[in-house]
Amino acid sequence: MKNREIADLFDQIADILELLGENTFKVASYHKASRVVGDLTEDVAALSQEGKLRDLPGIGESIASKIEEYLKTGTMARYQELAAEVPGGVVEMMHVPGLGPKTAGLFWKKAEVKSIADLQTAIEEGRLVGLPGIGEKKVENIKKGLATYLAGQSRILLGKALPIAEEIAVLLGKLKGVHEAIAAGSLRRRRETIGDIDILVSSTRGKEIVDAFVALPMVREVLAAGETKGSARVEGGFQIDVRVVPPESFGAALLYFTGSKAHNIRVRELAIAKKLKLNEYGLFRGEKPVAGKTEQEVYDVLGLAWMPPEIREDRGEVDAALAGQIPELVDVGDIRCDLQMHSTASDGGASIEEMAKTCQELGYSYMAITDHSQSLKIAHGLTPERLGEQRKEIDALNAKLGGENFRILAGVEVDILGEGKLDLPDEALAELDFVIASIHTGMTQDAATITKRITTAMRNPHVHGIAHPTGRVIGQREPYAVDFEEMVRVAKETGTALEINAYPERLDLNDVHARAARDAGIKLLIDTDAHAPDQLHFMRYGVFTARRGWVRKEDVLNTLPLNEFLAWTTGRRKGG
DNA sequence: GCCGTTTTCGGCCCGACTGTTTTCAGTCG
Repeated sequence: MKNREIADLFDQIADILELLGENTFKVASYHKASRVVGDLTEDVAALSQEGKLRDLPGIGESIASKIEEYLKTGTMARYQELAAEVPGGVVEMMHVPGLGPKTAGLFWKKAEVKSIADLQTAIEEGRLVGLPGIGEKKVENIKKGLATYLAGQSRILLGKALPIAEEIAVLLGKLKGVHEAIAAGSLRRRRETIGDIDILVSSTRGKEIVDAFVALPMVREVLAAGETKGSARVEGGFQIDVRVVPPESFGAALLYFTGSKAHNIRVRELAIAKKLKLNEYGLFRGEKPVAGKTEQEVYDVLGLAWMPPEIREDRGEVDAALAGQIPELVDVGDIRCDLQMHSTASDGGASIEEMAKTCQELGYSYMAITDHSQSLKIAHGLTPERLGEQRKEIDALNAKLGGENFRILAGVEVDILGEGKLDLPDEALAELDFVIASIHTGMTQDAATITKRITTAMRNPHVHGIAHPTGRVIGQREPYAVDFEEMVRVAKETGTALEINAYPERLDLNDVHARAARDAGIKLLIDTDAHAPDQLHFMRYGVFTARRGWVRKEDVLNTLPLNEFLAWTTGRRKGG
């Protein structure tokens, strides 16, 4: 699948065009095309063959022909031409914070700076100060940006950022004169990783709020503290920006600071079409404010249904909102169970009883214990005999804990071995209430091999679902080379569910894949894969990912009451 | 380069901040 390569080329073209001073809208067109192609779950080659490239938003004649050219020849002439004009290192320099296309071009042409390494040397030798429009402060700023860039501006996992942001928002919300305090930005959209944390506060007392913020106990270093904006580094190294806006602008500001940028652009275009202007202070007709207090108010005037922040990515939500067709997304409160977790029997840190008690506290009505299977020696995986013993323990616990109101299901996370063979015999699997299969070995196999393994496992009638279907670990491990479309096709054919693993490092399926699976009519499971009781609280991250994938309650099996869920598991085994 | 209940040509989101400037360019979100 060449989607990623093509998307990257379009970003490169956009960067070079920007450096060369091309029309900014042309530059934006290539960036948009990159995003659209990069977000596709279908193979762009298949779309090309079906003649559907131009149906994609932002893909017109010129870009479609470049995609076709690349698919046919493996190169893109326009890119080759452009790349020959500008050294790659100069393009890379544009990604240093504080250093944009104009300055990168200037350094290249007037100071022979052609790479990040050259840049570092030029700064040290003081060769940059004195160039047109370049003073001491600008170079100092670029030097700081370079340090950030070289440190690898790693993004923070949502699972790490959200608890801290929430804690600070609660503290700010309690201050005198504060109406509301909400974390905005990609955090509010629940992206899997976050760049920086923006907290928006509704109040007329800017200075007091900012001063109170930088005096919070978790603040380690104050970076700025002005009238309406404060910036600080907190324990854990996160940078947090707090912005204070008056209540009459809070909705418009929340919309603006929540983004995404692409979403904001679409919404502003609609405002212009209605002869209005939208900015972070409100929606205006001429000078006159017509909305701004709440997001709802702004969307209403524009004829849009309110959109959950998770879907504000310019992936069709604005058109859906215009048509009044925003789906009712699954919510944490809809979840009735957790169907993937481990106990001390394999590599978990707590007993089944401890896990069950936490599940009860979370308000679930059932759960499944899914320890690893025998071949995973390092995790002390279970043999059929040990699974039999565990079943007895579960039966006893059910009698002790639940009665009618709570039930522990006996399950397993069975390893998919070579060629799709499962790590337990069918007779052992048949004894269990719930079977989820997954890959823990041979993760670097080629697409054909690994896809065949997974689809073969799906065809086993005892397998209800596939856990962490793509195997990626955020920032640590690339997904398996699995052919996602084929996996979805066989999931549909066999009635196998796919998991959205809620573990913050996994979130697998991701948002885009979850959307594609849902669109294909696949049933989803949202599981924590908890190895300890506190990890059962990760459920919400899986739900956020599902919501980002436009997933509704009816798409998710663990929103079902127990009897309906069991009807599904037994139906699945009969091949239904 | 894309796109069309204003348009097939002429638009294309908006403002703040910073630094280097005497009125603005560049960068960012």
